[in-house]
Amino acid sequence: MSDHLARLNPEQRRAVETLEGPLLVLAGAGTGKTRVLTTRFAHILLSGRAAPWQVLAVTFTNKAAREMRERVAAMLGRPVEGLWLGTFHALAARMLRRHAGLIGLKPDFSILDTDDQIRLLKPLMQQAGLDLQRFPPPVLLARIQRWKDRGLTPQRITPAEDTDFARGRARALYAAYQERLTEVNAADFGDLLLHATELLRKEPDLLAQYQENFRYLLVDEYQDTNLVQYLWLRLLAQKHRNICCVGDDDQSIYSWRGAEVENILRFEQDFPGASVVRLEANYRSTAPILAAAAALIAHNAGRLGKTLHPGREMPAGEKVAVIGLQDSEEEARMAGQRIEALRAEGHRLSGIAILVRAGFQTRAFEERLLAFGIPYRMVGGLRFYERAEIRDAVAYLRATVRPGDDLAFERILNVPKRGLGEGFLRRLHEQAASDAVPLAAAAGRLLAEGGAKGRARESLAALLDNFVGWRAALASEGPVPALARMLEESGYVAMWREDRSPEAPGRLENLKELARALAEFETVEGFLDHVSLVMENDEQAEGDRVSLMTLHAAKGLEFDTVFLPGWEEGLFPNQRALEESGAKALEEERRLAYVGLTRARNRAIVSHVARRQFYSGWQGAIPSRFIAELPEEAIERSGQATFERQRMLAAQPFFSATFPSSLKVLAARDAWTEPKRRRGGPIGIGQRVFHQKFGYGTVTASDEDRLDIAFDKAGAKRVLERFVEPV
DNA sequence: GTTCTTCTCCTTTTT
DNA sequence: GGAGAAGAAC
Repeated sequence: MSDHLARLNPEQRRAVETLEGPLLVLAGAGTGKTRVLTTRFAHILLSGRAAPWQVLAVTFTNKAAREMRERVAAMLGRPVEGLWLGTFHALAARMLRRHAGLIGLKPDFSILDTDDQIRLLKPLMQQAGLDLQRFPPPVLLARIQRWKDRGLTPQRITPAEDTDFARGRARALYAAYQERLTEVNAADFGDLLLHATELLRKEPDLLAQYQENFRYLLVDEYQDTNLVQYLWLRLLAQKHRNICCVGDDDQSIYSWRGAEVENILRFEQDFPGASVVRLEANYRSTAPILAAAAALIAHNAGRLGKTLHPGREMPAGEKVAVIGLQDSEEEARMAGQRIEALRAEGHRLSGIAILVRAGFQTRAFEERLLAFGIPYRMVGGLRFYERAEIRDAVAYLRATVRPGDDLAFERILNVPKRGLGEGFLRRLHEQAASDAVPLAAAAGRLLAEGGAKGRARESLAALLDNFVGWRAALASEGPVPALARMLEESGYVAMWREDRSPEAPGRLENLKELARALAEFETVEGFLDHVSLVMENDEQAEGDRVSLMTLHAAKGLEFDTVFLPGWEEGLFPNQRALEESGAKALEEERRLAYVGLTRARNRAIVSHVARRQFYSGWQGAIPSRFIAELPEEAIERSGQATFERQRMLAAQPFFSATFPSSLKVLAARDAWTEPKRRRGGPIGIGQRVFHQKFGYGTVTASDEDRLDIAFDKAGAKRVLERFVEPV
């Protein structure tokens, strides 16, 4: 151990060795945060201050949890069992399973994904007579989620907080939603923390037990915690008060998801007598990159304040490149060429990343990298368990092991198509409600009473029989063969085999991957938790590839070379964020820029374009204000389109001073793309006309505002009259 | 009940 | 220019 301690600098060492009392470690980017956390963890165990199960270590991502587990094991020289180490959600779920009864759930409760949540919420909103166009379920769900993030059960919400959704009906719907969740024995993601906290609040004995148990608490990425997470931690830490939170207020980028930077800013008040250690020695980036990042983040108010400085002797280093290009294609070409050149110089592609603000930006780069033959990997995107085929397969598993899991049953009832559509589902729900039984049981009754006919009857009988068979297979053959049976006998695999779409083979591959993952588990129950909480998409992870991802996804990573495209007003900082949360959002966007820059070890290339393609149209763009905030001595500008911000600002109205708000964009778009109004009267049969897309043609029939037209090139089409012009 | 067509909204980030 | 939902046609 002394070895590990000896490798730390004095601040890091203080962070590891200050074991008694609350401790806040402010760890700037690249200052060895992970090393401090893991060393501290190992130090606690090795010094005999606590047994493995007496330490609670919380991270945000599964990846961070895995990494910490591995590194601690490496330091101890053996794997450690019985640790409370995991993500907030995984640990809360673990706690809840033990005491589910106390909050009205059974220990085998399901953890719902977004699809399930909507499926649960939508009927409630319909019953309440809401117009789902005006009040979309996802909007209400987001509202409920935010309440849960703040630890608010429906009872805790005051009418004053419930005014802006459907004239103050959100709270009642939230209550109804929670009731339904309990009825179907399920919890959504937010519930895991909410229930776990409620549990501790309501059960003093239990709370005392856990408080006694957890002698040390370690919290990673504290700046990203939301209020329930904070409450949960505070309750657990109350007794021994040895809570160590590590974080960086300058890297707080998840407020839109309920994270509250205030948690970290308030730490010293929350935990009186707290010590604070600042890690400011950066071991990652060259001086110009550090200088650029520091100057940028200095524009934020409301910081705890840290100044990064180089932690070791570094060669002078390249300045941060700031490049102005014509459009996103040219931007992608620039990146492609530079990557090509770096590769020729012997750099590894895995040391290169392209970090974008928004998902749609990746397309141009993907096309270009493909064209150059540069291997790349997309990080993020759909997680493995979010894919439709995985959710379907998991629903089969759920419906098999939990006959009362209505949501799973409903999901697969008509997948593949069995002639059991909406009409049947409605009757099924009525039956289930009147008999107070789960859907699957109601289906059995409906069948026995002759409540289904023809093909529907047959396929329903087959499905219900299948469930019996699958349960038997599960008991006798084990999970993997049973899953194979489910997918074969249900016709699910056949459905994808017959599917001719390009992604079908990949989906079948994914199902095999799911089976492989299932093989690691003894019970389906354990696996189901794994899937909803942990399972990630790590395909194409290996090999020497360029990484392509959002700035959010890049937090915690580092690369030799980092491309930061799209630094334009409206895109970055993002206009929508600004409209929603104003100055607060601007600071968060700036922190995002800071995160981006500090990912780079040796090279950072910031770029902006003069025109960007949104949906179908082109949009003029002006360089991001963040570029103006970079110190001239740390950057080097180039590119034909190094537009002076001033000149762009002057060029109204096409380049408006602030990026056009979404409304203005839409209006402008309509102005550009609105088809020309037809002159003169109605178009008669035999009239020659011109259509933007289909070209010239002759009208063969007309009906109200629609015309049948025989186009010279495109053949016969029916089109709206206003899209054609007589010639 | 299923499939095809039309319309609408959209583009932030996701444990 | 694309996806998803709602509505119309088969």
